[in-house]
Amino acid sequence: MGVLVSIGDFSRMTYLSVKALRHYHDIGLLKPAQVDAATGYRSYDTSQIAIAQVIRRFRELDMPLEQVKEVVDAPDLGARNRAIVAYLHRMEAQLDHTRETVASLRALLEDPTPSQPHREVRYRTVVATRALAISERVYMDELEDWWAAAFDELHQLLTTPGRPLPGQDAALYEGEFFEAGHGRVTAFAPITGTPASSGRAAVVEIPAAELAVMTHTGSFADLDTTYAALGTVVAERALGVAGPIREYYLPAEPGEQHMQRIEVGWPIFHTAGRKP
Amino acid sequence: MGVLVSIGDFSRMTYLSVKALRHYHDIGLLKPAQVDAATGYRSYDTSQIAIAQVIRRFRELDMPLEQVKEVVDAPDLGARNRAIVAYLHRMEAQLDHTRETVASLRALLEDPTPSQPHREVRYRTVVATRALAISERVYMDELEDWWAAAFDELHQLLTTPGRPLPGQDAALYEGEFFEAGHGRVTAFAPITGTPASSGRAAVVEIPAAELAVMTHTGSFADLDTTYAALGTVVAERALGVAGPIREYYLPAEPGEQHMQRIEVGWPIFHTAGRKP
DNA sequence: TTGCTCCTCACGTCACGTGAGGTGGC
DNA sequence: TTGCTCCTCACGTCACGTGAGGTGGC
Repeated sequence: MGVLVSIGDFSRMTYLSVKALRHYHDIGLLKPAQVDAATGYRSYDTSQIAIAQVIRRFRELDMPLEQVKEVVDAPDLGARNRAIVAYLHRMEAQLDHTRETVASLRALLEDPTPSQPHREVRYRTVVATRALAISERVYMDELEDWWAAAFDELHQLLTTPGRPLPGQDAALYEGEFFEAGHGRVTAFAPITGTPASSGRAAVVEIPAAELAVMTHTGSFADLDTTYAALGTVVAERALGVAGPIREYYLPAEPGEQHMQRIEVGWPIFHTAGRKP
Repeated sequence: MGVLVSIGDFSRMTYLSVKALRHYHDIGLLKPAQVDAATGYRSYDTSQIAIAQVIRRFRELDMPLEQVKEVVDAPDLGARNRAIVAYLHRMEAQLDHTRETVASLRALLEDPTPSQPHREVRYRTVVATRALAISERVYMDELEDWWAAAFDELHQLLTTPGRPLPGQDAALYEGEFFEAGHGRVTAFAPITGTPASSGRAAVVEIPAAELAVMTHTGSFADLDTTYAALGTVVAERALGVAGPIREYYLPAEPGEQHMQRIEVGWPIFHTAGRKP
């Protein structure tokens, strides 16, 4: 195809370090055009530069090598492009996330104890409900994607012709989800009839619970401040946590479309407390 | 201060996993308010939630723990805020960088072999020059910051009253910079007089060289495509590389302020070539 | 001959995650 | 008694980087 060059030359043409190139050879991501049997010297073909540059750019975006391999090795051009577009989409979502985190951090550092409008705790007894639910083990850093997809799926099933969207969105989070960084999350929407449960969705019974509830107003990125405030109150009153934490997603107030309103509910029972 | 809670409760209040909390204890970043001598059980104080949340946000932004520790432990509030502001600045620069990489990748995938206007190679003999220079070992991923700071410093020294900015900006990159991912980079600006060399800047002699030159027009993110094109030509003609690669930064054409114009020069000598 | 480029192990890094195996209090 | 929460090792992960120690061609 082109000309054979040494690993050093190829490194300078691609901005990939020699160590990286050897590593890519080891895992079979980018094989030299030729390897000298006697010396082990690698020779690359200049026609390999294009692939190398694509690899470098994906790595700059922190795409895992496993995934880079899939993209580069994809036999089908359509599948390859779909994978790339999907990844770039997620990159853009992550950029938004980073921006939010920066904003949230700035706010936190400027005013460590923000005076939110709804900081008081209410107690509420909820009865068991039938609901259409999607329940899966989810990793914490994948929650936002999972959450959006799950409620999209539920809404599609619940808004079939003639059936208006009932109830409200909510979710259960097992303790493990927070403590281990992954655990069962159940996205659900209460129902009265019997909708067609298809795909991941199933009809389940959400158990009754006694909840300590605090309302969060703001972005998802700040939700932990409400967990902290609610958790502190629960701890001060010596209340134990019994079962998964709940979140109820309320419709936004008119004129505050960008603000989330979330009721966070900790299921409680009375304990002897923890001696200081 | 507040109430003591178990590591599990504290995990739920801060969104930090139990494993992460134990790790932060191990390295002394976030020590539990109390540790039971008999059982080893950790107890956290609810007043520690604020620090924990700041730590989590910095980690979400991938700040290294070492640096998080510095920020959190900073005795002086001014120093702390400066460190934070500096980091957020770099985050924003990185966001720009990511956007550029995404754009560059898109372009690369749409048209793998772009027909740039100035793709031809010229040969040029440059004579030795006296220059004001800043020369340091630089890591590849820190190059952009270093580059901007170095030329800022040089320009400041060269535009003292009565002395106009002479010559043009240029830099030398040792082979090691590309091959190992870090190496000596020398930012320089040719001079005629004898300016006050202060700070990192010193007067040096830039050696003569015979160069194969290609002009790059576009962003820094795409510069590797020009390296690839130039490197290919040099390899095809069986020319060896002798000494550091040069870049000359040309003033932008009027009406193309956002486009960089960079002459890339590979110092060459004639070889027997590499047998295919 | 010397310096340069290239090679292969083997181990280190970073921030935890993943079990294994075990304890303490309701 | 059982299940739950917590504990401490020890090792794994990911994408290379960091030496050590050695070879081959000009």
